[in-house]
Amino acid sequence: MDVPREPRWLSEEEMTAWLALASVLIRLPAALDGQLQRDAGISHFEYQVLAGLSMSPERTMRMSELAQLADGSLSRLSHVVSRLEKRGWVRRTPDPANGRYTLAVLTDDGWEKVVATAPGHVEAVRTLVLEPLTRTQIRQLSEIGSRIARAVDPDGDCPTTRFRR
Amino acid sequence: MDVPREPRWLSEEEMTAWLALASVLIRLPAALDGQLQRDAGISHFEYQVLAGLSMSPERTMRMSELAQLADGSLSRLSHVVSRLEKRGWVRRTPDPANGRYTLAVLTDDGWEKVVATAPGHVEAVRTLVLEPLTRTQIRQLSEIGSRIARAVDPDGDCPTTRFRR
DNA sequence: CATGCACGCTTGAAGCGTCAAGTGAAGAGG
DNA sequence: CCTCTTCACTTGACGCTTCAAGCGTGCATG
Repeated sequence: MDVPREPRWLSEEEMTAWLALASVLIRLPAALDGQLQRDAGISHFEYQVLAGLSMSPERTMRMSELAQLADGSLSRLSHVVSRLEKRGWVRRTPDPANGRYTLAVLTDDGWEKVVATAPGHVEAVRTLVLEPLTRTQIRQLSEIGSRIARAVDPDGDCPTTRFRR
Repeated sequence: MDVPREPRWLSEEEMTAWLALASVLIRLPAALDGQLQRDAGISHFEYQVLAGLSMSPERTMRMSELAQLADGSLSRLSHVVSRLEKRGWVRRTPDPANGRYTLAVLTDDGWEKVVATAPGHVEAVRTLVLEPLTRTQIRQLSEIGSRIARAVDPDGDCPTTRFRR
């Protein structure tokens, strides 16, 4: 899987853009994770799981759906749900309709946790991402982001349509 | 550290931009890591370490400098360099000028590794990030990226000036 | 209705990152 | 000089993610 010798190097302009993005790629997730960890004691992935459940009808989802929604492997989700179960925020039930599915259900405590956690997280996103940008840049970011996302994973849902999965 | 009740929610436009970025944040690093793992059997962090050394005079750097350059903790770097040492790509020496510094030196094999790996990585960056964008968008990305990076870490170097550290 | 297969999920082990404690070298203060 | 502190780094333990193997359920096939 090697690449042609004589690699096409990056121009100054390209390099600048790439370094800027690389910096965001490393630091923004760390900052977001940090906020959740400090203020709520959960990881971003755990938040996504809880938030996903909270927005779902019956606050219930199949493990496999939930894994996709939270962008993680089924195995990872299984481990995480085990932990969330121990903390009393999620419950597992076999799907009565089909025994090989497992349903993850958000408990009342879990709902409380989401309600308590979401505003801080949204605020962090606002502070770190949205507020530094102009409205024009926010629109530009949408376009740039979805182009890159499409290049990375052409079959992946484009983020704006993620919910129709 | 809670946030005012009555959270300011995200507008449609903001939500779209955030979802697009979030998608990139999760998938692009995974794709980049995957390429390096498949084609070279190393992680992105290991690549950064090797590449950092290869671009440094004498192919040598202090551990602490290298840690900053590669955006990781000193502890993490120490563990990684241990592994790279075992693979024969890096050597450690105490700094003759000052015994409490440790110098990491890229071996000839390490140099070969970088030379063999870099083109593929650059190509991946080009394919996944640069080619999907217009020249205008590449410039927009620079500005957007550095604004977010600055919001995340105001004291951090802005990426274009990273090298003068 | 029995057998085999595929699917959804779980589990345990291995690897990596983080955190906190520990080591040894430089320099500061008496 | 000797001691005390600081600094750069290393180390080991713990937690989380990944990977591969295993389990049980439902469906298809005979």
